[in-house]
Amino acid sequence: MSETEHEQPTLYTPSEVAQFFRVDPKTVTRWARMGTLHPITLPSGHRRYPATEIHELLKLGTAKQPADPRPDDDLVPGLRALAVLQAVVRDYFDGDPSAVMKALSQG
Amino acid sequence: MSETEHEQPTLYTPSEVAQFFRVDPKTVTRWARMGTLHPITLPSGHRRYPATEIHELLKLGTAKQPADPRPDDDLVPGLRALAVLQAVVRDYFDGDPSAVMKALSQG
DNA sequence: CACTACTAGGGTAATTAGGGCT
DNA sequence: GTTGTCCTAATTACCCTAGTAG
Repeated sequence: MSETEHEQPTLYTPSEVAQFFRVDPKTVTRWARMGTLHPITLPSGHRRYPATEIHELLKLGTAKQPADPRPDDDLVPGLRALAVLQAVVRDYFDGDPSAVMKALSQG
Repeated sequence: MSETEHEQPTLYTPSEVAQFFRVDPKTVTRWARMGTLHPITLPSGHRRYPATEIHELLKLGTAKQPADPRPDDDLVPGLRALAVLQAVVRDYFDGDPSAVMKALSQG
């Protein structure tokens, strides 16, 4: 399996978030406990912060590139990719593909 | 892996689970040994993690989304759903949302 | 068979959570 | 009232080698 790429993490560690905001990691933890941030809590109690929310707060351009009409049709997703995608659709989007479409288009 | 899509449980590798939680693969192994996770163990001792349990745990850490007074009809996917979806897009579809769109519309 | 990427296992440094205080 | 720092205990990350998956 050669899909080990940490280019754009969808979850940030406390220290990473702290660096983004130029604050102490402790402050990030406080924000989480106060309900300002909504992190994932690991079984151990440690927290991971969704990049979507962090970017939102940082007001980074999450607008992304506006769908370039480039010819990329040759890419065919593998069976595993399809299986994982279907599992996500089933478990997170009530098995509704259109909800996923919507989420994708909104970034 | 021959994954013909049915209700077959999707299995994640340790590194895949690690990417979902933004932790080291060793941490995932540690969770399995402590009984936090319940993977399938291969004859060799390697582990494969059921997607259902992983997704459940990802949702579990959510400290209850603040009830936004959304007047709307359509469901808005939670941050967790978006995070997982983006991870899938990044790891399995070359970070190309349109490829996911295509896969959804086809199968 | 050979080959590459990944995993398990352990050992040690670096983070994190938590409370309390300057 | 919020943030930063000091402290301890717990958890995680990075180092390694041997064996497995594909």
